[in-house]
Amino acid sequence: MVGAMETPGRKPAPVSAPPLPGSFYARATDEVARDLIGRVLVHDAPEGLTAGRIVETEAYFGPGDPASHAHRGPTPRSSIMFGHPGIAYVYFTYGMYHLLNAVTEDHGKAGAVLIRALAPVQGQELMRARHVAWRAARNRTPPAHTRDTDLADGPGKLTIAMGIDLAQNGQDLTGEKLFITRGEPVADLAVAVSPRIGIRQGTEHELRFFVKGDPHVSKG
DNA sequence: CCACCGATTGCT
DNA sequence: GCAATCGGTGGT
Repeated sequence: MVGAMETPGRKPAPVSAPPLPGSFYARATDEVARDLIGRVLVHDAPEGLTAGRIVETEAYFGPGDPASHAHRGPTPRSSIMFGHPGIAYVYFTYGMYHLLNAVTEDHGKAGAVLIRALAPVQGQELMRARHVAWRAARNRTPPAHTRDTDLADGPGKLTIAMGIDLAQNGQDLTGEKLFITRGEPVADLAVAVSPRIGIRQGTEHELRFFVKGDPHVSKG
């Protein structure tokens, strides 16, 4: 159990639900990306528990996908994408941000889903504190008014809010520290698709999924 | 060994 | 429009 309060007669909070099983991730990457919309990412860290509903994802494949780290085959960094499904792939980019993925497909076939944005559902104060600490470490002033829509509306921002860095790379997402619960699946009618953003090649396919009109989705 | 550049963010 | 900031990657 992850310590969420439960009131008798009411359904348990999303964060107290069990992690999705490994079989959830052992599927086609775009299918998993779509299915992750509405699920709840939970991080049970020493300093506190944070959780957010996934509102934006992107699918990355293996060789044949020019935008993927696995495009040129396994390297020291990308080999994890060829590994076991349901494992966290965290990498460092632009000299300052960590980005979180969930490894997909069967072992031996590359695939990962980039988690791009969350709607905070628990631990917002801790999320704010982490953002302030992150900015202070870089001698930047803290944001004046940080609303819930500003805490995790982007792949680099959500890892700051959730306290995710290279220490979580390779962690089992079906485990008890960093995991994803069932949440509330979102109907097709409420899910939009678009080309992936922030990349130069590989924009010809609709591999980005997000909740229509949700203010927690990244600005792009 | 070196040069290039990025699955981003926030300020000008 | 562009700077920040640094490790992965691929070519010498």
